[in-house]
Amino acid sequence: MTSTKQQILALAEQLIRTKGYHAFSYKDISTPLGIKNAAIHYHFPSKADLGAAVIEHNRTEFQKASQHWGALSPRQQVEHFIDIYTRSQNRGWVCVMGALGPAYPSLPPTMQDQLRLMGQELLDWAEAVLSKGKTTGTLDFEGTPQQQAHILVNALLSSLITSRVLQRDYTSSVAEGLLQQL
Amino acid sequence: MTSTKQQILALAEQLIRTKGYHAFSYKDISTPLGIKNAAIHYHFPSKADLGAAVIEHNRTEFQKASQHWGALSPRQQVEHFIDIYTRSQNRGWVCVMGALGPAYPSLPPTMQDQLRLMGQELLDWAEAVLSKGKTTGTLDFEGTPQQQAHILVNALLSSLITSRVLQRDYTSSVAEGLLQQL
DNA sequence: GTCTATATTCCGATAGAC
DNA sequence: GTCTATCGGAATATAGAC
Repeated sequence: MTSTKQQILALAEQLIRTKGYHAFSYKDISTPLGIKNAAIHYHFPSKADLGAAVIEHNRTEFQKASQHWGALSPRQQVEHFIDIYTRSQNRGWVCVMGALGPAYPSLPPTMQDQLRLMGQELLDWAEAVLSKGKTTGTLDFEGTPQQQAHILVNALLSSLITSRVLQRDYTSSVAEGLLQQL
Repeated sequence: MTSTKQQILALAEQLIRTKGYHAFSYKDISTPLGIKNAAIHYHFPSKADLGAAVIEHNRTEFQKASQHWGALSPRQQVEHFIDIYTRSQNRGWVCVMGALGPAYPSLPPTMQDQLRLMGQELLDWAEAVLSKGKTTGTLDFEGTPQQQAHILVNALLSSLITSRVLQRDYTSSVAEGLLQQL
């Protein structure tokens, strides 16, 4: 039983990650769901509220997922992380950071705040996992955990974008290369 | 002596690379230039024409620049290439691929075609330079030239995006790391 | 080549009935 | 919680004068 609010949120995330925030309209949500624009405004007063909720929801989902992997080995956790992006690739979606980051200066302040939080959380998580792997000796890589965290997150983000433009799956190969580095 | 058409093109590029294609309007161009919207339509009949011209112009500029480096060593050519991105970083701009790639499905067909061409040309250029460096022994890196070309282009693209969101300069460090790999 | 004036469409948003 | 109806504004685009 998915509520209307949840359906709106899910569809908004799809639209943001396929077309971008400024390229979708309320009609793109109301028509497929068989509701009216006013119904969207009831759940999310402004478009900025909807956009910010999409990012916040995505952050929460990642926090829940990564917590669920918490007991696994660092390598397995990284594998789960990478799997998020390969599944995005299979749906033809870019990640939220990749979709909204380039338009950052044109986003409402609330969305900017959420996006900055998301970026920081992703990098912090990756750095912590890589750091644990290095100190316990189960992972081996050059440079600092922070540097490697940036490589990991950025390589996946950009592979989704490049795959979209050149209409080929670069993400699988990038994912493979990243795991071999560790 | 810069013509109005050139000024429009330059400002449109700035707007695309700071706000995104769907986030800027004709007013953002006509007001600063002290002209009317109709004047823009004279030079570029539709917004799609303007957007496609921006990409094409950027492609041409890169072709001219890279030709100008043609006689240099592969390493020096890569350094010039990286320098394009560090200068973008200093202006707070993302690259054209990074700005438009995520919104690819929402772009007019003419812009999609130009963007795909741009991506292919960038990767082809990088692969050729890296390949020459490897065969002549002046560059050394793991994997194929094609794989390393993707790493090069994508690492720079994503560092501009991440820098924008997290409001720090990651591009300098990424540039340094990339050169050390070679 | 640039202007004024206008056409058209679409968008985000709100008020009030149910 | 969803609807109908509507507002106000902004956007792209065109016609025709200069």
